[in-house]
Amino acid sequence: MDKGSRSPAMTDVARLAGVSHQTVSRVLNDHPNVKEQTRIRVRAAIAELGYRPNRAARALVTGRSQLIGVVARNSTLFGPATMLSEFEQAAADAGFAVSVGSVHELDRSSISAVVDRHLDQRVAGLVVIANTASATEALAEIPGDLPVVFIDGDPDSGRPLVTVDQVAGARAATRHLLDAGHETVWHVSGPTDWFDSAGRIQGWRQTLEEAGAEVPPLLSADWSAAEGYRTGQMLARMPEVTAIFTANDHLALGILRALHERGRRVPHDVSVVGFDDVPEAAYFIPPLTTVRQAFGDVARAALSLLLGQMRDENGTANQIVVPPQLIVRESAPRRV
Amino acid sequence: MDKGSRSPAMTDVARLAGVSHQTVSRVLNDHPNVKEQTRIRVRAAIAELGYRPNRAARALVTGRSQLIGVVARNSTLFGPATMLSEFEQAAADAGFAVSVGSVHELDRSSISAVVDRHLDQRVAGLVVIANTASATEALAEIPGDLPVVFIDGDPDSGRPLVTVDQVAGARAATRHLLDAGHETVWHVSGPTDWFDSAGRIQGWRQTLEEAGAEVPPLLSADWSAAEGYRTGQMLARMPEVTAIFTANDHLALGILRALHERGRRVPHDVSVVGFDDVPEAAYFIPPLTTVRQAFGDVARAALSLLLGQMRDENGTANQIVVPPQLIVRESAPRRV
DNA sequence: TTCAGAAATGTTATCGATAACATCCGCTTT
DNA sequence: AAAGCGGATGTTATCGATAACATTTCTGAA
Repeated sequence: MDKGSRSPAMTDVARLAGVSHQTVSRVLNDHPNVKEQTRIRVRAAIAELGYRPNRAARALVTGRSQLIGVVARNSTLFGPATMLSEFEQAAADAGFAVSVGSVHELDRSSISAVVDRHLDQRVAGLVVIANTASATEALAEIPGDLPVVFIDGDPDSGRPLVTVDQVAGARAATRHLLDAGHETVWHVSGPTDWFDSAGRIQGWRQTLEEAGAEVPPLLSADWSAAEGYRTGQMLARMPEVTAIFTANDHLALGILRALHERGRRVPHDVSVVGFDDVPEAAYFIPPLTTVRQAFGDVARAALSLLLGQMRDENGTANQIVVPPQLIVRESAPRRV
Repeated sequence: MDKGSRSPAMTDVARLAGVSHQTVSRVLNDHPNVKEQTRIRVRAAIAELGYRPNRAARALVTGRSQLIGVVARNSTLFGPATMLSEFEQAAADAGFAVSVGSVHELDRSSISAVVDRHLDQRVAGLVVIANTASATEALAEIPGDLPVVFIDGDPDSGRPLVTVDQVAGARAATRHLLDAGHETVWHVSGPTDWFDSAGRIQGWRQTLEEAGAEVPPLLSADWSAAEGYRTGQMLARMPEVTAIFTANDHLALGILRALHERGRRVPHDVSVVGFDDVPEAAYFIPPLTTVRQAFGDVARAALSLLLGQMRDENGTANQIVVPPQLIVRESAPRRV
């Protein structure tokens, strides 16, 4: 309440409660051997002084902070941005602050630099949104004793990982289009070095093969509406293309526009399915059928894996896969 | 290089260089009174050991960390997300880490909680993305000696502030539509308690009044495509509506779809101008004329104000206004 | 009643940096 | 040649917490 003076330290609390600072520390850290009555007295003193522990001091002596570092590609893409936001929220609820470290590219030296910065800050754990193979490689240097969780990383790395089941999502999308009567499905993928892209390609291809459908050539792009548009201009000229599955909603937006310009009606002539379910997807022309990823669930799962590692030393490398959900709208209805 | 052992401390460097740890500290902090030769010797020792200072220890003794706290609404909206990402990048270049603190609502108690968390971490400064009036009010509790910069906050608060010139952006958009021959311009605003919204409303209204045009009733919405769509359904039924200026691109997207459904052609029957220039705006149907905000410039300006405050105590409350830019595309061409 | 052992609490050392002050050295100045 | 001075460096105290060990107090069994 009193602004002017310096914020109270543990010894101030101790003096007021008539105990030693060590006892205050024990109360703060929920040590068992403190008499209930003392505990109450100390808590009262803490409340009265408005005391809050100095994290820097704690970090110095324990070598660990209440800070979780996040390594992410510098990006305003819907997926990563949402993931970061959700993770921060979950971490805050658990009493952790989150320090972001963006990188332009997920190459070795950029990642090293960011990881170093996080180690400087003595982060208690690290979350790596490692959506490309190059990122996974670059992480050899993370000290073994630092808890780390990967999001969208390499499933075969054996490290703790949380990911959306991209293969299942792609299968659902492809299956949906086949079931609607299309002979085959074209796929516009994201950059092929992203794990997300790879999983979606795999699910798409598998589903076509299992159905005995012809597998058209793979078209790959970046994640932008611009490339979706360019690719769409080509696809729009090919009358045999009646169903397109794109690796994200922005690509789909570009494709919708290209189809529209060429006079190919969606879904009458061509059906389109996206991926992500960005909030605007329901307002595309026409509303987009897409695959929703539960980013919030992913973020919370990642946090719980991380906290688990911080508690037990024997962090069994756990992997969590979150299922996606197909959202059917007009761009690809059940039946054309 | 040697992973196994604990990371070296200042005394290790001192021993290797044959000086005292204080001299090492002086070299690290660029103090003037160190002989060049000694400086070189110490730098060599630092490099050899791969020494990097312990931020926690430094924070403890100085009471300040190399950490900048950001308070933002928990949001994946394009503006705030981009701003955060850009700011983090700029801060990293200046050697600062960024700790995010999201809040669901910018009300007093949520903000207090986040600010408290940041104070716990002994942040060196605070950036508040305070786009509503309620946020500004809630910030009384920030200690006066802590450097703070507001982004998109209250221009009349007198506190250091960086903002995009919303009024100018709205004027350019409205002017553009009037110049194209429209008798008046309708406006779909964002939530009226956002400063951004208020500035855009003001610019729109001023421009109409100056041109002697009738000012239609203000339509206000949230920032979503969903509400844009609902509002658009109404506007599409009114034949006198020929020009619409929306407070962001997602609203415009919803409106485009509503117009499309009602058979009103854009731009032939109705012209539409958005705000933000999200990357997909160029691929809407039709491509969207909009107002681009230079978020990167805003972020860098905010950082430099903050660093300025950290250096001099006499932080003159400076305000920086970044101009926006009209991007003309098909949804509202120069001439219909 | 006494004593062992556990529970409760206190004392002192420590983490790794910066701040404040002390010292040493070489040079100018008189 | 002695005093004075400032540049270069070293010594010691300090920030605020936890760890390790020491001590006191309580409890229950012999």
